[in-house]
Amino acid sequence: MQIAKVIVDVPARGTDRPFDYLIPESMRDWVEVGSRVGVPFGHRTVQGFVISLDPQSQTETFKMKPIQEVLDIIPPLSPELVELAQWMSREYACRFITALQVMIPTALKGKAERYISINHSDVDQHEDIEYRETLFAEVSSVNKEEQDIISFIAQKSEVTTQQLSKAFPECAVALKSLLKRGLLQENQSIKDKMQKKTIKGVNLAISSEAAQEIIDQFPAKAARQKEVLQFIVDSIDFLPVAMKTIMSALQVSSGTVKSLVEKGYVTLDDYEVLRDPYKGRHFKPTTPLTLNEEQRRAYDQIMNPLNAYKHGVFLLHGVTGSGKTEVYLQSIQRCLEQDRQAVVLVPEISLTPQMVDRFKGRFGDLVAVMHSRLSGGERYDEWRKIREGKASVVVGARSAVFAPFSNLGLIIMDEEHETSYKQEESPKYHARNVAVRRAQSSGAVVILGSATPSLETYHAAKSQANPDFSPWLLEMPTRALGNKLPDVEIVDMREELREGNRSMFSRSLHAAIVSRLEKKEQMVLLLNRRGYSTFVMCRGCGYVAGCSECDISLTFHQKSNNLRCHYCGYAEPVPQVCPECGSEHIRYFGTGTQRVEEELAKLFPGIRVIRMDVDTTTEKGSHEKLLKQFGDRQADVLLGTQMVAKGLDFPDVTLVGVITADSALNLPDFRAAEKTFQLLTQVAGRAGRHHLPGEVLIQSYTPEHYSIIHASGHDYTSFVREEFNHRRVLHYPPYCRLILVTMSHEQLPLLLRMAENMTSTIQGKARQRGWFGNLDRLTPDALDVLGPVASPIPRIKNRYRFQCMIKWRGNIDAIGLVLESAEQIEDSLHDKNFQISIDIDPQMLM
DNA sequence: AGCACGCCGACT
DNA sequence: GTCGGCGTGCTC
Repeated sequence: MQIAKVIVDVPARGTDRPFDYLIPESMRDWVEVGSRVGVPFGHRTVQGFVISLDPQSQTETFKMKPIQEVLDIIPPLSPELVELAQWMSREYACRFITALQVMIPTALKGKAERYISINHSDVDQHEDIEYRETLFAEVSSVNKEEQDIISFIAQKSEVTTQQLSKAFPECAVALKSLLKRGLLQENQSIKDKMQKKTIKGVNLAISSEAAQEIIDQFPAKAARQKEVLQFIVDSIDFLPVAMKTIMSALQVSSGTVKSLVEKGYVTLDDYEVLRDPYKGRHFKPTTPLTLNEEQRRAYDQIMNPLNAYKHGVFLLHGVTGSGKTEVYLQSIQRCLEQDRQAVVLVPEISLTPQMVDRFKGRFGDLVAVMHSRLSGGERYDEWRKIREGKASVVVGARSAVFAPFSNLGLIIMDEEHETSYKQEESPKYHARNVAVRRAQSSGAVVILGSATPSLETYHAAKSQANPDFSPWLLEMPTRALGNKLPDVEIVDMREELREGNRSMFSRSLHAAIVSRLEKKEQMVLLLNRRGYSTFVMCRGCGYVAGCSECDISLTFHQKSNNLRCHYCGYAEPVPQVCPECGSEHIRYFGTGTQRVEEELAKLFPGIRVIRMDVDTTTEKGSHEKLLKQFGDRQADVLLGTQMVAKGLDFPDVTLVGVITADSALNLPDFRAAEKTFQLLTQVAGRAGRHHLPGEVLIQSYTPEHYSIIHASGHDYTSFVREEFNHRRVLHYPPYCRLILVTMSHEQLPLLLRMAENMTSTIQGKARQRGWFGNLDRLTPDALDVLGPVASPIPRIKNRYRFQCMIKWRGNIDAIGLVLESAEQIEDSLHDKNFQISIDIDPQMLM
């Protein structure tokens, strides 16, 4: 006898542990580690995941209930993924169930549906159903309303509570009474959100010889049916044939086919089909290119552990255009030859059609694609393609790291420095760490690729100090096509202002744009507005439209012509006059892309601009469409935010202009310089990738800043050397790790007290364990608590927010300590309104 | 998270 | 006397 340990889908602290269930004999072959099951839990049925099968040990069976149903034929998770989820729950201080849940498509997040049926246990000795119902009603002395309900249910044998309340709006009392008296019974079952997509398919019900005979003797008046049957017999190798195919090929209606069904010659059934988001698209097949010497050297190194089926981590540091993708492609090729599968992670923002094309072009239908723009159903189907072995390569954003491959050989993470690899909701995991951990346990190779590696990864590679994360550094310092990196000019905007140029375009950029227009070459203009948004301000009194629930200014959206709160979704129309002083001098602030677009139109009449930002790319496929238009030379300028900086490759782009390089530099974020350097380097890499030489113009108000200087010199090494020094002195990653604890409550004074309490609890525990201390001291183990302070957004949805930051280093369980402190505080006060959120290694500090 | 159990105020 | 308010505690 075995019992199943199940994690139930109830995300609360008290329930976030395994519960034991009996496995009914009939399910013995279906219940595995990773199975999704429906189990009775308290007074209802919930979904859960089997995390282990244990021999039945003690006498603890007295209250053990059996598993009610197994929800999938193939378990959605593997033992390997279950183990990974458990690791995540510790590493990211999240619930086990939350980690499990993030691994499967939301389509499989089933909820219990209640069914009402007649409880026949007392009277079921009678065969005749109708007689049974009458007897049943008499025996139980039911009233008229109750009798109506009973017959309604008897007709359908089983109804959902929703159906019932629709038919009998006021049935609650009667229903309760019937249930109480045991005349009706309630069953629950887990129902998936997503339906599998099916099509009608026709198959032969008899042998093709028999069918041919029938065709030969078919009555002449049923000529259409004869045609259809002949068509089906002719398609014998492709059965079942889709109903649609028959209808369009022979111009018949479905009735014709149905008469054949009635005669018993053919069958008509629903067949499951996979939705293919890339259906009907053709991918130009590509063949492996010859690797140059740098690429070859990197490839050979990667092959060492890969060919030995051993785990290994590489940091592939290659300048923009050095041909990293070709190294990825050929490594995947090798991995597939070993009959293993590969995951390619790309930042959401660069999951462009161009990117997908390259992988589909090389590996065709073996490639599954996963990103947030797919519909729930599409994502579910791509996921099933992977689980059922129909795909061997997945190209996807962050969550693709959980792709249900059974024999994973390679995980590639392109642009490994991108912050979008960190999930901002629970589980707040970083796909890089998860990838490394998953590869460790499955003996796979990880390639982290970037032109501007994150300081954490680069430091780990250089120092080789962390036994769990010591990437091997592979350098590719030159461009694959032999062309040199573009010349970069920094323009001092203060100088421009002194010379009387108050436009957003410097004289150099202006001249450069004019020359491209004359030469009919294309340009990319980048507006780095991280941390900025267009807000509405009154010039008369300085009033700024803000959200009443959150302490943040409302963002102007041109498309819907309203003001929206970024955090809670509140929207209001744009005021015509100032609500404070009545002045009409109300206007939009912040250098939005729309304003640049207007300015371009004014300065360069006839210029064709494609604007790419959150406003123009919300619709499905719009991103793709805009890029295609630009690629087809329907515009001179591609203007946009970060999203124009990543991974695009257009041969005719010879000018890249950065309108304001330093708008992100002054943000209160210790990574500001790193982010600026990375963005400038990335966008500069868009210019002159092919035969035409490229030019880059960076406009800045702080041109002497080291991130701007080194970006203009394409000098990663000098930049990191300088940045490492800053981080070391100020005690920031990679020289320590961070934990951000954010607390929130509706009442400010209460929150303040709790926040103080939290800080001192953490400090106290650290002191007890001998860890507490200033990081300046040279001890290997140290933990310091900063704060509490108000969060950068001090109020969201009418809840005040305070935070404290923990800095720690060494071989100590700081995460456990913080979690323990949070639980202690939660226990000490029974206030559900008090919320604590823990973010391990936060990326967003604002 | 739900849902029931349980112990104190305003109604037929 | 009961209906019902939401505090508290449990779920294999």
